[in-house]
Amino acid sequence: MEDLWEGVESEAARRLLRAAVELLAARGYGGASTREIAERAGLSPAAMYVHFPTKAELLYTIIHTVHVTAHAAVVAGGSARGGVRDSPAAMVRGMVYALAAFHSRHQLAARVTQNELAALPPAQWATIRGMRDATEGLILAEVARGAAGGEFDVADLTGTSRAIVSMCVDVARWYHPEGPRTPDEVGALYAHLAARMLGVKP
Amino acid sequence: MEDLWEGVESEAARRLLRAAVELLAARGYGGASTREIAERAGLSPAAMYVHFPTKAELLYTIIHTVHVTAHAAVVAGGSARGGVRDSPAAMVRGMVYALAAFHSRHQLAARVTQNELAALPPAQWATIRGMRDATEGLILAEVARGAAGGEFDVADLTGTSRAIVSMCVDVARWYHPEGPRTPDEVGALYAHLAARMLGVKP
DNA sequence: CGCGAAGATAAGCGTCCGCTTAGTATGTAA
DNA sequence: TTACATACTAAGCGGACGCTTATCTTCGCG
Repeated sequence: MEDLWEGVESEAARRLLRAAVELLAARGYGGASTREIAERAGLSPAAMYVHFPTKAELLYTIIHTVHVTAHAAVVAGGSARGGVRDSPAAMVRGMVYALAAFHSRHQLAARVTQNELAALPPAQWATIRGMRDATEGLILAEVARGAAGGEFDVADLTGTSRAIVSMCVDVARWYHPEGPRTPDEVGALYAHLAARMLGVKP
Repeated sequence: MEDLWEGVESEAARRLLRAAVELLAARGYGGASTREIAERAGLSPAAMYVHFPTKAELLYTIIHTVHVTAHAAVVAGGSARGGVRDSPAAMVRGMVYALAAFHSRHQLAARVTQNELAALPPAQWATIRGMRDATEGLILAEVARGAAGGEFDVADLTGTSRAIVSMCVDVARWYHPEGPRTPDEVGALYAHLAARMLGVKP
């Protein structure tokens, strides 16, 4: 969670991924050259191809890792901590906290991911879309459970869930680590706002 | 409001702008070539330079127009319609409705705008940032007025305003015109959600 | 008709791109 | 020692890029 790339075996590959995230965030996929990425990673232009078969695969590694890690964070944020099964309100608060904090903590990688999603080839896009639907589905399920049980007051289940997830994801677009808020503070604020949006009853 | 480019004098320039929005949304600034943009506009590769001095100026025209139009929409959405001065709740609802509907209606142009903002040269970025601050400031001012008057229940004024604006802007990332919601429906839902986030009292 | 301005084009310049190739250094293990 | 694999580099190929130039067409207007 602390370092997105700690699971990557090769040190050079990790440096390439970190360099790629910074350059893709600054210039976009088409604007960041493989030469520049390799140079920032301290390698010759050709060395990237030892670790990634194409520039597109380097991007996909970033996008896939971001989605895997974000989904795991939401699952962890929504796991029952107190009793046998937490209330829908507690579950949603925990998941929204985790999703917003993730997009603060990993804002550059998440921003690259959102910006370049549309350029994925169909097969890869299908995989990623499945992971996105799964993550949003975790939250939608709790929203539906809370609405069915009368703990929430929600007229538009899918629209409200979508808005909550969208709000969390968009943190990556404006969040700046030198700004006034820590990722945990953003998570706490957004958990509160999501509860408000759902009309959580006292 | 219906057509973003109706204020552009030349028909060929309008076609170039429309082609550019579609291609930049699909491939990003670095991935969409001037040849491709010109071809989609029904012109030769060199004809773009009759209407725009550089590819970067073409992009800036899009980004600037989107910001001008969005700001005007928020101003119109927040103008008093009933009495002498509307309540903060009515103002915020009207402005959020307008901002969310705008980002649904012009989702492609707005998405290009958000994605490529980081690539603007400093002088242009300063201009655009001023317009963004102004638009967010319109909403923040009403949030502060409502909180001061006791009509809202808001602990974090800037954080909550930022979240509301962010949520509206992010509509451009996921909205699809063939989807189940019209821009007006998105606006209505988001106005309701913003009121909830602000703890509007009955 | 005569003429200049505006809009558009075909051709192409120099540069940078993703990626390949051929070859080098290093480590491991039979 | 030989053999092989991995990580890396210098050099460069073919092509696409943004943009320019020289040229042509069109058209309003005296």
